Amino acid sequence: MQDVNKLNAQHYCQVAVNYPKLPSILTYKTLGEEIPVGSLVEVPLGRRKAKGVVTEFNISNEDLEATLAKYKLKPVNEVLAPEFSLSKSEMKLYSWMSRYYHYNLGQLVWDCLPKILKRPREVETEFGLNQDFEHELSPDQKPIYENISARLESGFDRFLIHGVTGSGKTLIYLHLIKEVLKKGKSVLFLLPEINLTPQFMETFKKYLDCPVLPYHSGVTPSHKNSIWKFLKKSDRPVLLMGVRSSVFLPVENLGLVIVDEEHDSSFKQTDRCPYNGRDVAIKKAQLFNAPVVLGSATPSLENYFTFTQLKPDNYFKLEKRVAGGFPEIELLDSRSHGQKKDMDALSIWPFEKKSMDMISEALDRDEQVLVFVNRLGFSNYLQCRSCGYKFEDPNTGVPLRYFKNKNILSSSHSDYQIPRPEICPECGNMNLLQKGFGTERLQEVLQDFYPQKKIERFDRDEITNLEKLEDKLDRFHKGEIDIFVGTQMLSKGHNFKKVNLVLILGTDSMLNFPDFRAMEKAYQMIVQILGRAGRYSNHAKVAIQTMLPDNTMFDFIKSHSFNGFYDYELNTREFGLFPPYTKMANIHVSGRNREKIISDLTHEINRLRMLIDKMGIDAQVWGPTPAMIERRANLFTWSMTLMCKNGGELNQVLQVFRSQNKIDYSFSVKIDVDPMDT
DNA sequence: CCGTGATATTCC
DNA sequence: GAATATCACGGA
Repeated sequence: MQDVNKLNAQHYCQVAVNYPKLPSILTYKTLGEEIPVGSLVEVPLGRRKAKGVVTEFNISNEDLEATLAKYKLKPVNEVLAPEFSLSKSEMKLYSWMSRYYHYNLGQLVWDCLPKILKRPREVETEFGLNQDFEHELSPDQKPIYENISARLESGFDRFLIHGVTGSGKTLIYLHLIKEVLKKGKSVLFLLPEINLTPQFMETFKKYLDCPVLPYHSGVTPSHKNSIWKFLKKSDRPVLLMGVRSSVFLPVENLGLVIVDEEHDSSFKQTDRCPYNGRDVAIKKAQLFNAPVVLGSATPSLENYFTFTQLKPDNYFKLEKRVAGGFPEIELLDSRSHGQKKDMDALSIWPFEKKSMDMISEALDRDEQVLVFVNRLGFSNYLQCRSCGYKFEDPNTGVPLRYFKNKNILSSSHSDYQIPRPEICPECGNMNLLQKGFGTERLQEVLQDFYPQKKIERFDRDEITNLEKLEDKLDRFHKGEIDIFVGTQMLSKGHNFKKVNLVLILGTDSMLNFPDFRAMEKAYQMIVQILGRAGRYSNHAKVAIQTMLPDNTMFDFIKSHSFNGFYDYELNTREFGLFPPYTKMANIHVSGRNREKIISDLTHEINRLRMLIDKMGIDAQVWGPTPAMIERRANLFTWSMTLMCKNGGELNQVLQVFRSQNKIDYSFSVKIDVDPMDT
């Protein structure tokens, strides 16, 4: 049998083709010589060409006979970029992902590889300076480091460091990294977004003596290309530091994986294959038999559950800050309680009087202030005062956000934008109300109130690249800016010395969001923001303007309860049969014909329910439900949700769904395993 | 019997 | 996803 297959491998190979519909693994003729598994190839497909990757030759002789009888097999066109051929471990990781996420292998591989360039430039590698550590590990940090360090060599294992903001997780990482590098192995360090790379680069480059390779969307294709090639041919230990796509870097001597801000939803890719970089990184560590350290001040409920309940020996807490104390939290009730606002109150809207008082006090003390709102632009939408007409994105029906600086209305869900209209197109009225608020409006209100102060925005509109980020942070640290008005962008990872007052607005919409993770996300965001206040002082304050002051979540936030929120929320999840007590997948169907989508989905849902029953699987199927944005241009999307007791069963059900569903060929079907939003 | 457009199916 | 095969129907 083996000999036969060996012989076959000379003449035939199987290729996972970069093509959307099933089946994706097709058989081709070689050119007389065996093409190694993992080779990237171009193959003929119909009268077109397609890219693919050579997979293990694992069809039986009968199947090969049958294939030969049915098709006239075509030969592979050519082997592409042999220097990028996938190693065994790369193949294993991609194959696992393809099975776990139920996503076409050929597409997956070609989505994850960097662009193969004609004329790539050489990379100049940045080496660390290998300075000695300036800070000793604190008595809280030391035992954690020692515990993990002692188990670094015992193969794959998972650790979670649950440490409040400012507790010094980075220092523990640094010591662990140094130790692994010393043993001649490489480290993969994942963080959620590009904005966090500069500060980590600075720290890591100072103390390490190996190449430190950043990898994110700001790295040019040419640079990515050469990092890839460097890793392919060199086995010297390196530190790879990057965003989710760095998990695909072809590092072969992996000794440690670290995922910082493990809970962050940026690890989840939303387009193409919806994988979670954190989970793929864990799988990668397992393939290399290396340990993984996850870190967060606000872990995901999944990992909190896993570690506290199932792996308590690998769960580490850091409940104290290295410097400074916890801020005092004040909830400012922004309900009107039936009272009309006077002119003074209107002029500072949406700020409460109390908020302005607190800001004034802080500024008088010569401190800086941060103001958070999770919305861009000036107002959420424009509405005609006379007839109630709302300006909407014609593609999706979503209200258009008003950007005052650019003087446009623009959609957050498509690239639709129009100049700001002067009159209502329905009734011609000129009085257009600006409803809601974003960073621009807060900046304007504050600037009017404090004409002498320097007030700047820190959001996606202002920070478009790493230079602007560093420049703005630099000017803030130098004291050239008095108040920063920012979005979540400001909430992650930065340390501000002179900030003892942080104001939070607009979180109510997060709490009202119809998603089982809504409260978890709101909690994580607010706690991360709290982390920006009083990193170096003991009298910091955080004020939250809310119409929901009685929401339970705020009790845990006010009391800085370390586990309280988690235990409460786990209870809710268990009761509602949500993750982490179940495994979930969403199936989205998009297409032109809305009625047909709904009827096809309904049919599938009923079929799956019967099948699950027959298979004796304890699962639930929900739907059909319209997607959050049901219509984009003329494409409608509807979904169903699948919840099983465990991953194995979910996998089985999805397998059956994929091979047997009768959903119209013209529709696109997207499977989202472990979805972040439902 | 053809031409047309819509719909279904195949790509090794 | 896109080329191609199949189908359904009206027109002469």
